[in-house]
Amino acid sequence: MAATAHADNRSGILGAALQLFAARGYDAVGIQQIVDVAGVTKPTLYHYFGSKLGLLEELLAEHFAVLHSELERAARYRRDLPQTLTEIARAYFAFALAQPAFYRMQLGLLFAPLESDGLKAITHFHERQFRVVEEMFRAAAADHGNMKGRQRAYAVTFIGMIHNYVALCLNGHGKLDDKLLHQAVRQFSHGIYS
Amino acid sequence: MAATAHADNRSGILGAALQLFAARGYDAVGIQQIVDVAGVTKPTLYHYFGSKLGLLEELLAEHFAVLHSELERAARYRRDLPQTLTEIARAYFAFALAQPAFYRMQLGLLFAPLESDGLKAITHFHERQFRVVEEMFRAAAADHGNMKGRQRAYAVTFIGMIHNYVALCLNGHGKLDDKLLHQAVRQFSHGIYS
DNA sequence: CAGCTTCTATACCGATCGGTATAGTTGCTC
DNA sequence: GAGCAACTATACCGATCGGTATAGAAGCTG
Repeated sequence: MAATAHADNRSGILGAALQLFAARGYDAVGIQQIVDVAGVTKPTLYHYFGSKLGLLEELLAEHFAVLHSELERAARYRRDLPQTLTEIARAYFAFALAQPAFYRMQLGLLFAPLESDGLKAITHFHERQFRVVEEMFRAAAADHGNMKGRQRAYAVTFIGMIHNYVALCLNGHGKLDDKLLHQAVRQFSHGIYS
Repeated sequence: MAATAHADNRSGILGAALQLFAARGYDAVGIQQIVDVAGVTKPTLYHYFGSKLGLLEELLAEHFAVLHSELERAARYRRDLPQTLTEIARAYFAFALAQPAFYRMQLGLLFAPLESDGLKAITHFHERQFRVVEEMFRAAAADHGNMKGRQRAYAVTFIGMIHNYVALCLNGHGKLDDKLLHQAVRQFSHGIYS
């Protein structure tokens, strides 16, 4: 049956690529390894994705679509900044728990070298996350006059802190639970003296 | 002259490798490219460094030695936590300004995939930085009773935040000056409502 | 000059790189 | 059954991968 085989092979390739990219990195993984793990051959991969980079882009697009929709829901400001921050962090934590391999992979791409294919492919997605959170801070600034002009810095710092916590937990130093969630938000909001 | 040629070739290879690793990533750079840029041939590189990974390790060791000595000086706690935090951040900022290419490279290795050679090579250096800063927080805890048991989290978060700011500036979004320095320390200490 | 160590170049190794030309095979439509 | 689009395997491409065997300069010591 072609339809089933189609879906199986396509998603099988995506799954194998995700697992390998997360474990060893985009550049360090060869096409041959991916198709071996997926149980197909190279022409099949090239039929669906056109190139190695195309495969990566498709992988990013499909997974980030989920995160972005959750993030936009969480980042709707309802005049309660601590609550909204908690929701945003919760969206990231939940995503990391649901897709740990993908989260690890995109973390690796976050600080990837400037001229690397990986960074070029992922920049747009990260930029979009920054904009969503920045927009939330802009809306919140109406209620918190003292954060004028720093919305961008806040967005970047907050997301960066979340990535930090998630990275720690992905490496076994901690657990992504509600306790850590509130600790992160409290530290971001009131600093270490709170 | 052998002595001069020795030093020239060795450091020339290190410089070429740093530039290329920072620009394209460890895995994406070939030995041939490195020796081409350095103006030598492969046996010369293998004479000095033994392998590609050995070259990376030597590069890390030489540069981190500088950062670590500065960091240990900055992290000596003198019963003034804001001042000490500022000193630590200043050490990182100064290092990033002096060695932007290296800083970019080690950032890329920070979140590198678990099984990548790069991460294995750099983990020990990052761990050492965490320990130094954690130790400082432990000493400071005597004066700040409310941060019991969170010294490790503080160290990781603080260094993570610094890396975040440096990464931003390395990508052109901001300037690593004293203004940013104090903003970072204030945000870490008192949160966004300060 | 002999002998030794240190360093460097030519030329090469097998393996793997990303990617593809060709030839089906399959299932659907008419 | 004919024709067609979608899909997949065999076998191959030139280029590059990390690494090395061999040989020869260069300088230093006796």
